[in-house]
Amino acid sequence: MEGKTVVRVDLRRPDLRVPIPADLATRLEGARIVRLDRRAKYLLAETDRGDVVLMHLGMSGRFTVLRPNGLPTRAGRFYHSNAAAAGTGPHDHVVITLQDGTRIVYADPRRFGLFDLAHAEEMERHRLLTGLGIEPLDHALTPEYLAQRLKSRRAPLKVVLLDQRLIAGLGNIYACEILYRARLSPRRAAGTLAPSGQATMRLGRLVAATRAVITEAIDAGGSSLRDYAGTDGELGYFQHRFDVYDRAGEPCRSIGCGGTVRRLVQSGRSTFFCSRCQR
DNA sequence: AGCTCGACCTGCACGC
DNA sequence: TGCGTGCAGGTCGAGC
Repeated sequence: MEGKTVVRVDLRRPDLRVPIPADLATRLEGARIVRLDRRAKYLLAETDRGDVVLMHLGMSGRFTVLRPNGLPTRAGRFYHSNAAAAGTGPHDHVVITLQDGTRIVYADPRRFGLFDLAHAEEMERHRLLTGLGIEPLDHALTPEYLAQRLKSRRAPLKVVLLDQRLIAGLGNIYACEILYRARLSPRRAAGTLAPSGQATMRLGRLVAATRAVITEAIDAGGSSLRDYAGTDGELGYFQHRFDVYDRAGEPCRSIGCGGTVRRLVQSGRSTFFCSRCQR
């Protein structure tokens, strides 16, 4: 999309959980996309008019790039039907057409996704963006940063990892995988990781595990459970490498552990972990 | 301020 | 086949 001009925006179904702004189409049509960016789980597209489009995939949202022939670059299993391939499936809510005939289709069965639009200066102060924590791969993510931010928290570590004000961008899958990798119990009170000898080591493991899991997941093309695919229609592969997520009742993969992965519910979300390996 | 819960919406897997 | 239940990658606002 970068450097290309939008010729048309179809809002087929603007009633997402948060309605798509009615002027999205008129403000985008004729504009050139000068920059694509990401902050936490939000996608940002800046135009040569100084507008920024804010987008979020929610739980089930996906973007697919359709070439002028109507097909994604790699037609995956989700594109067997003609309707979907044409970008006119029942869940294809937004279709953005570029000058070269490329179409970008936003599909989202659950409609938890989000579009918003604001001038660049305004977007910097957008309520959804202010207060976000640091990125998982930012070098500012250090044991010291976590110690500082965790010390006032009594909630379970897993729940706090999902708090976007601390580390911005971790979701339920990767929070589980990171805690397994760091050998930390999801039930441990987050504040008990504040500094003091052992805690510093644990925080070091947490930082290392966060970088490792996120890096490996990106390299594997993400995790495809139901809806997720890349913009080319290709599915991710990281789901084959899960150590704990969605593996309740299956054996722990740690050599010599012999334990079983368990599932529990924390703040309404499933947590998967090994109670032998994670303390 | 921090915590937990319910709400938002649709589809799917499961058991009966 | 059909129906009810529970669960799903996220986030926000209410109420404690």
